[in-house]
Amino acid sequence: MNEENERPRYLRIADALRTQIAAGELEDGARLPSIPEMVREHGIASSTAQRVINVLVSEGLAIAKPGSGTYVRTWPEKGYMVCSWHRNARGGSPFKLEMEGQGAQGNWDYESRTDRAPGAIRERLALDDPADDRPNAMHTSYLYRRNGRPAQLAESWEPLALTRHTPIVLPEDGPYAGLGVVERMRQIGVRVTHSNDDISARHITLAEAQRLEVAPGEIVLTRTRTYYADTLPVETADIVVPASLYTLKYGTSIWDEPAEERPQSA
Amino acid sequence: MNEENERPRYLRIADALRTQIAAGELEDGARLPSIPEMVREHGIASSTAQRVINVLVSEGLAIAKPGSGTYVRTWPEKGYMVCSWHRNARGGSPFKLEMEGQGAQGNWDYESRTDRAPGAIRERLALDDPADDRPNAMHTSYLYRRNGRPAQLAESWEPLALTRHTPIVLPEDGPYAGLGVVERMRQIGVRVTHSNDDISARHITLAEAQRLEVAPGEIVLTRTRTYYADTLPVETADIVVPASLYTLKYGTSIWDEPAEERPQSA
DNA sequence: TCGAATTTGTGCGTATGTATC
DNA sequence: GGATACATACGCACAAATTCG
Repeated sequence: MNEENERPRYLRIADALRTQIAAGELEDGARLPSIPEMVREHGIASSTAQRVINVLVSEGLAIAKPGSGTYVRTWPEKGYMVCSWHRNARGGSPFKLEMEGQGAQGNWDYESRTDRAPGAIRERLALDDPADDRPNAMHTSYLYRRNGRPAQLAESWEPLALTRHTPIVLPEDGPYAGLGVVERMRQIGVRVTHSNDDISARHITLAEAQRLEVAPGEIVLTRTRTYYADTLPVETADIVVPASLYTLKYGTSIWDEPAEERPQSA
Repeated sequence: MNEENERPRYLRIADALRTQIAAGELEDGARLPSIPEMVREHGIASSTAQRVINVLVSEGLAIAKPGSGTYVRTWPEKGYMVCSWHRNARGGSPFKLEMEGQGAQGNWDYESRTDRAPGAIRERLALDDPADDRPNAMHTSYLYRRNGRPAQLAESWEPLALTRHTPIVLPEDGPYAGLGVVERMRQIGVRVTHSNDDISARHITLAEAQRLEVAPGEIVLTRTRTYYADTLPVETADIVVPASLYTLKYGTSIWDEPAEERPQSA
């Protein structure tokens, strides 16, 4: 039945639409053919036309709106996150300062609770395997927004051994709320000296797509960041940002002499 | 029919499997329930079971093999690239040293030619718009290998205004071949002071997938790196690495005083 | 305000092709 | 060759959201 056409019909039709989008014939926000239209134009079944839409949506090229139609995705202007050269954030959060530096507004939601750190986190924080059931870490979930739109997710972990019974136990509460790890730790006499970042990328999960209000199938940059006070890990975080929205920026200084050796997380 | 279950059945079943994978109950390479098995277990139609598989495969969590089954995706051992703290590479290439530090073998293919830098590259190198047709940059394409397997692609551009009539015009030829940008530039009295990296991610192109010998649909990390001698850009490169093979590592030092301002590429 | 038409989303069932074991 | 399993495609039904008269 397929004759010499190797590629399935639903992919060929998706290819054609993708090409039109790339060529600019279908601009941002343009309406794609509806399912009944595709059925008439190509002589396919409605379920096949539905798959065409699924492909484009899962690639992030289109947004489907039930009751309305499917539209070419309008890409927001790409922002960036400066990840190196720590900003001295006396009087404001690093995220907020970064956004304001770009002429945007930055704010965030969060939720903190004490928790038992899972194995991977214990390793990154150099925590011993716990003997009892008591929580050993403060776990905070963040949703950062840029101009009101979700921009970045983060799961942060801090060892309770360090912060218990201090005014900074809760990262987003108390006198030093929202100042960032470096500044908060300074308040209890812990001087953060450096951080290590591991960067990778993967497809977004459905849960993340919902929280970030982006299409499933989107690609996210994952950043695991650990702050150290010399050799002691004081915070570690899993950070997720949609690659379509942000670029990560790093700067590296180059000296003539080899840089001092510092602990790496891997 | 949905009663109080908001989430569609095929997504709930996919969620359950995803959870099992995340929890380690289903290990790499483990066989997922086949379509007929899911039909029996959950009382769903085969086409619905098929959709469960589609979801997991499109998320990169599983690989479907017709005639055999669907298997949890086996991720190859992940390597890493240390991107910060420049290695003083007297006597070896940075890439080779990095790989040897990981107990792996590093080598590369390359191809150099003089070229006219396109607009985006001219901007990154702060080159004037050329008045004539003469080439203004040395353009080198790299394919790096780790233990003989393709690992990383790079397109490097150096301004000919800097290197013309010097022994380092050709990055991979002459007395200082293969030593890396920092060391080569030192040979002509140019002291590289810092670099800026912009990191993003996207789907691999077909051409890249073929050169890197990975599956199309794979995700790649893109890294645009520019080296500076103070304010003067001396090299810029577009680097592409499969996210399934490598993690990028960055280290950041934190001082009490704000770091010196340095040119950013954007 | 209401209702009809449109459109996407989910799900069932069936048939056929093709790759693997 | 036969059994198994995934991939594509058809056709149908209904739900839910949107649009518009």
